[in-house]
Amino acid sequence: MKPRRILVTAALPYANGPIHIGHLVEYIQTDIWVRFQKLRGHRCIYICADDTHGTAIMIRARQEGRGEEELITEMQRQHERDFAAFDIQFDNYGSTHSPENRRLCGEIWQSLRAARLIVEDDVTQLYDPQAQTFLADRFVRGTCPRCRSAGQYGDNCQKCGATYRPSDLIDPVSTLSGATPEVRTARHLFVQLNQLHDFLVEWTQSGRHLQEEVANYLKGHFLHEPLRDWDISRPAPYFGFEIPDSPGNYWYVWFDAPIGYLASTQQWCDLHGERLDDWWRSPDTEIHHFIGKDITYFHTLFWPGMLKSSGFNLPTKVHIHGFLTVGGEKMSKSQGTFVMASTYLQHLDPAWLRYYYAAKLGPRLDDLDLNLDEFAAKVNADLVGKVVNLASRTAKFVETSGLSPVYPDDGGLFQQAAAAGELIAEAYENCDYSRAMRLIMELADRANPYVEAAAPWNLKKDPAEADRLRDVCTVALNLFRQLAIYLAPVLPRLAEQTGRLLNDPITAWRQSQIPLTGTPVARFEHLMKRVDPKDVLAMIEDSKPAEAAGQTPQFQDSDQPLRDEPIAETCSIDDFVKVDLRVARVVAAEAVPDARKLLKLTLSLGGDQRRTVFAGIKQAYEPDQLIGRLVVMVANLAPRTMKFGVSEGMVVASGPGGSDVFLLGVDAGAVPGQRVH
RNA sequence: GGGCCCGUAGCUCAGCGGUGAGAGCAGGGGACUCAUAAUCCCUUGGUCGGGGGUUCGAAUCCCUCCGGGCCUACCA
Repeated sequence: MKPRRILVTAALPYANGPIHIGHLVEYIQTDIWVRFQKLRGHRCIYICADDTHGTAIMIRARQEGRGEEELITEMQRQHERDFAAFDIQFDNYGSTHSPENRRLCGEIWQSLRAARLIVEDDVTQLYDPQAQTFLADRFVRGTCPRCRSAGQYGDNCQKCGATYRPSDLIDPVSTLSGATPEVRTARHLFVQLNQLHDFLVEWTQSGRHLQEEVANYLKGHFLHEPLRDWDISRPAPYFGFEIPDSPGNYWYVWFDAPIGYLASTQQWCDLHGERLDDWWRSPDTEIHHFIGKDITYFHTLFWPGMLKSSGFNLPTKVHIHGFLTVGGEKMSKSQGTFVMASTYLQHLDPAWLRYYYAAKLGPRLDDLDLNLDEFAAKVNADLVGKVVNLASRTAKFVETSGLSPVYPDDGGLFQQAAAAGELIAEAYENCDYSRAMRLIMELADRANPYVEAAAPWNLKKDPAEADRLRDVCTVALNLFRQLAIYLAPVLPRLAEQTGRLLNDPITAWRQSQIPLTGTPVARFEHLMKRVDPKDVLAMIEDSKPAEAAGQTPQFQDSDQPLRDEPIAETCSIDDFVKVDLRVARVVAAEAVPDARKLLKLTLSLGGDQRRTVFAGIKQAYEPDQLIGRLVVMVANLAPRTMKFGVSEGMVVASGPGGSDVFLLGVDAGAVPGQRVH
């Protein structure tokens, strides 16, 4: 087979936070693929970098009272340390804040200019006069202009789903400084991506560059209509690169981030005497991006557009994976499932996570669930019980004799496992690691009965059986070594240890096809510890916020809600009494069939006073559990006609929305109709 | 409302038109004692979500319904 030339990237982690186990899904997935390709004898390089620019970094550096460069340098050190500890081996790990990146951004920019893709337009945005910066949507909070719920982000309302511009918000507040933002207009630069519409349809819908469901998604959601212009500049101050021909404007972080792939490759080329064009402008190179589904849009539309316009290779394939859940739920800080890589390392072996992820990862975008019980069971049963056990039960019998000079008859076991190699390789190639792991474990399941039947511990007792003993162990250790080779992309350390044990380093997939004979066998050392569920629990405890883990109950409530939604401007008592809050009893409640969030409530204010209210609490409450209970409603709110009928008020509740909505109740004794003062 | 995916043994999943539906784990019984309470043998367990259709033949293809997930839209 002709060696392929393959360049692989994983998404660039943002320099605003440490690596956690959710990130690791991607870097491990990618690392396995790269190691597999290398083992198969292909030229393959794994390129990554820190993503360092943008408002968030600038703000954080300011808050911490230091320069951005200091911040990103430290974060990068942490990232690289964590990756290395998980055996994620990059060929080059760069930074988007590098001279190489600045140069390449300029080059691509010129290409976009030359292709007449860049236009200018005024953008009206909110500006924080105190922080002296324009505010991205998520840095503004205010009252939704449609449903009047407070504390909504600048682009859409969590409560009613309305979309609007940040300047439409009522009483907007900057989350950076708490100041009231001003409306300001600035000149922005845009890429007219729609000029590449035909190309993008062609590229996304053909050639298997994308998983099928991704291609369908793009077709249905973006490509069926003209693509909007992409705003790729930000006015100063902004931490990033200033646009050379547009002083005072900076490239938006999502412009320079993917170019970081090129820049990091450039660094690698400079270190290894290679040419960038051999990797990014050559029909002989494959480019594979691994990303999470959240950034699909950037990598499948903008990025190919940028590459196309500037004459670089297009991605051969963009491999997209889902998110990590833990125990079937989103990672949660309070539950201790938001586990940092560094916390994991304090308690558990990185090999375990690599194997578990591999056993769960398929070629699709499905979310991957880390179930902690399954994690321990699987690692212990598969790796320790089956695989490593093969070596630990036989190696010491041949410490003095070494492996037999001729590979003995094993009833075809080695040949069968060798033959399975191509299937396993195909599964790796297709990112179907769960299938690969299954196939490998099937082999392991056949190897242990062989040892059982041959009973080397009995042979050992009879000196006349010395040759037979050595043969049996030679078979067992060869079957073990085959597994170690097949698992090498996932478990590089096990492969190394196996190489040392049998005095023949594992460097190539094809070593799985020929039995190893005649080598000395080193003194056996433990290859892998079992998972102790206690350690898993300790890791979870360690991941809980300090206040949650404390023994004495302290009321250390998080400051997050206030940060999300700062306290509104002072109002007078007169303002307050304008709002007539009343206790009301829910006398009927039903789901609105066509609405995802709405329940239709009939509220009684006592007597025969009834109000119909549509409340966005469907995801949080069952209609049945509401009937009869007392709630607090805004009784003098102007009626509003909705698609499903007229809403004659609103019930008050706290929480960010969705299933996290908490209705206000009243203590016992209150009756419907009473005003809340 | 639209798109995609998934519903197969208690759990995780394989099988995706053709011998009586499988594996691992868990459960039950036995064996062994070399090995990290590992291993080996036997075994319990399933209307393959429901219903219709195509076919000589369907878990496997088509339709429909139910349930779950992810994404997206609308409505407030």
